[in-house]
Amino acid sequence: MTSVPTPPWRKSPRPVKQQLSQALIVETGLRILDAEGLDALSMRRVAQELDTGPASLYAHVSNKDELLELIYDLVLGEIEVREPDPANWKTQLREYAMESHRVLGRHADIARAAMAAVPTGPNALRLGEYMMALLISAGMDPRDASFGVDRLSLYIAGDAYEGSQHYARMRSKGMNDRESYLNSFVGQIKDYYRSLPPERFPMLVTYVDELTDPDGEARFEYGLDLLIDGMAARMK
Amino acid sequence: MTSVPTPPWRKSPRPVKQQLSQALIVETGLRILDAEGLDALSMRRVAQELDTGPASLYAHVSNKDELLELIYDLVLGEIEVREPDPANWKTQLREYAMESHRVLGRHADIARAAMAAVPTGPNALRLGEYMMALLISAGMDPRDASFGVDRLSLYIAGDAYEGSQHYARMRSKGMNDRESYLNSFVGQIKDYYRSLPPERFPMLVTYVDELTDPDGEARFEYGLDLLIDGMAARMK
DNA sequence: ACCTGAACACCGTTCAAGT
DNA sequence: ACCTGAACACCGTTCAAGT
Repeated sequence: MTSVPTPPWRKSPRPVKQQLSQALIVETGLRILDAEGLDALSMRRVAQELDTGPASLYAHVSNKDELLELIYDLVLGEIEVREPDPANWKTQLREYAMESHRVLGRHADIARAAMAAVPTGPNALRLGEYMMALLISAGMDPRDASFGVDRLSLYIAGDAYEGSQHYARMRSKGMNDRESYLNSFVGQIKDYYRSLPPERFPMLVTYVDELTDPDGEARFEYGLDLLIDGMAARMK
Repeated sequence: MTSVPTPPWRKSPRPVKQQLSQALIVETGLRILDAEGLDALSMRRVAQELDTGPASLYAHVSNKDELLELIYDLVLGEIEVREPDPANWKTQLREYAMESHRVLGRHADIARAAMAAVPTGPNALRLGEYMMALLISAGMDPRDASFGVDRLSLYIAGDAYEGSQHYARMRSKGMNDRESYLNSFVGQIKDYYRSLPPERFPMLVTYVDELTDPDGEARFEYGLDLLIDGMAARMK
């Protein structure tokens, strides 16, 4: 089917509006989420971006919660997964967790939807299938595999959500540089802990530095390894 | 100081309004949260309950986030803690986690604040001090103890938050019975997984029952033991 | 079937004014 | 110092009406 450009004198008086569609709405939502955060993502804001009224969206998504779930599954689509390799299940599971965490981190504010979501979107299914295949093929008991997958997913989403809170706090303070924010924030906590009465809070005062270690990545991996080691111990 | 009742004819035309105070506002907030959920907790709703306008609250709390943090610390006050017993650190840490989880579960919708909060409230400090004292006295390395406390707290809050989402979904569906909701909900997921193409999702189809086990308590304890076992392995 | 404008019943927060 | 009414700049969702 060849198409020919409409000659300018035949153009309708106002440019033809781009057709609405669920995909378009979801993509627009994600763009707003990434650029301006969860607080800025409203039905009205999405509608405005698409040059229409908020009521128009309801022909394509049933409400805001559903929109959030759809955006979440779109984000999950970025997580890539390789062929399960049973012999190296531990490192592969770890890599999967790291990759998921990275992807959620790139779209910080989606993490809240991650915690609320029931895994029914196409990408959630794909990833669930992958994790189960990896663990079952490695010989794990189905119940251990199911619970392990569930707890690991919760942990990944939980950490990402916590991270997104920091990000939101930073934005609300009008700061832009992640590093300088983290330093000033951790500095404040440190000062506060150090000012505590040492006879009442000897531990907090003594171990300020350990307790306020700002390396979020190290904390995530630490907990991840606690979980994976525990799963390995239940393997044989 | 003895006080005598004011005679009825001296009463002011309208009854004297109960004095506002931060404590009163926070308690009122918690009451609304427990009875009607996070969505119902608004500055306006709290003000209405206290028979005043929303603007009046801002003399006692600087904004809604602060109110949420204060409510959260009030909830943490319900968590009781015993003298650290280094010899039984594992069971004591486990009991602490279970107790925290129970308390957060009683006030389901506070869990979101739990994930966002920086531990600076009096009760957060008390509990942090307790966990650190328990682990350090048991001989754990300070960094392992700090990270362990941090990851365990995240896990507890994360699971409670996930639970609160189910609770909210139930409320939004107008249901009241926790059990019957869970059954119908899990039933839907089961049906959906079973309807999936088995050649594309063999694992999800085969292990539906394990994957949709509705026993939230068992899932929580499973992940808790993964974490605590991992911590124990890093102990010696 | 899809889109719209207008309306309903809400929000958090600020600010000048009162006591 | 504390409280207030009124206002500002928003929300999500519904609904009758249009095409």
